Amino acid sequence: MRDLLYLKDDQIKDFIEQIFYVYRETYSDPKKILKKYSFGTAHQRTIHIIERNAGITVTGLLKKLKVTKQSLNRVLRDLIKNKTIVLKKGEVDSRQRHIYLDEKGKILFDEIFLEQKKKIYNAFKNSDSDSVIKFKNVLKKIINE
Amino acid sequence: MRDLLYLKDDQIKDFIEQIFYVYRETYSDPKKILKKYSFGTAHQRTIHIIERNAGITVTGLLKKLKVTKQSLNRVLRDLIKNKTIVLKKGEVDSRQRHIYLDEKGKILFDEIFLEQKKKIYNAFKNSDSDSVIKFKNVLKKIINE
DNA sequence: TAGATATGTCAATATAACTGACCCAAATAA
DNA sequence: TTATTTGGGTCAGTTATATTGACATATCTA
Repeated sequence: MRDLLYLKDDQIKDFIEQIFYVYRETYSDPKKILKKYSFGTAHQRTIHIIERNAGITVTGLLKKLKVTKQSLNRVLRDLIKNKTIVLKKGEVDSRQRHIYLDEKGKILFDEIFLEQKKKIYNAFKNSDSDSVIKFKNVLKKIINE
Repeated sequence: MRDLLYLKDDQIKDFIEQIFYVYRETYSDPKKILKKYSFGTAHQRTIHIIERNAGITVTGLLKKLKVTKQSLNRVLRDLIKNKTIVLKKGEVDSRQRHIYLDEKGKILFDEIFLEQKKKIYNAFKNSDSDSVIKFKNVLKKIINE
């Protein structure tokens, strides 16, 4: 029994090491693309969340990114200046700003995603759909617990 | 068919978003512990890899972390000064330094790990071992491809 | 012996985060 | 209606982590 628990610990330790590699590989490849726009990883993460959550408010974005508004503001300013994103005043609550990818942003997102996809696509393709579903379930459980 | 492929893309996009959350949650919780030692996330990653790869050389560590030696050196200096790690001269090649966790380092690692485990353990516990194996396989495929 | 390798260090710079102190406008509660 | 809260924005200073480039030293290998 103790042996079994010890093995569990080792599995978790391995996982912690691997999650670092996977995160780095996923978010480091598109650096050449980002450099063309003078953007960094902070911009990339922001663009990704906006694409996945079109119309998200500034506060919503802050909660997902878990950074300070001062830090986010620098990134948003760059993205607005570059016409990568647009902010639309809220119709219900006019204090709110709803954020969307602009045309340029959509192109940039696709360009980044294509690069990321190269690496990840094969992993998914070579895994049966059962694996993919279970994989996503494990990820979700970690986020919520 | 196109629908199926589009769904695939969405799955990958979701994955990219989730991998960011999982990485952040895994490496941000222990910050209070690290602060006691005036260490940051760079120190944490380094300690973790040394624990998983006892006796690793400086070059080995550089390859795993993918940072410059100047950047790693700052971290190693802090860890040595604090008696968290020890460097032992190689017996075969005396230019090499083999890195190990010192007693203090083992205690710190356990303290950090306990914190990380809280979040991750339940996810693994609530998943059947088949899921865990498949999950790890997907991770490995991403790293290698 | 010449060159490559492993490690260490100095200096300058960039990125992305932080804390703290403010500001305005709009929504909401008293 | 007034007071307070909320959503958003900004200035200034600081910290953590990374970079490039140059250089030094010891040791191994051809």
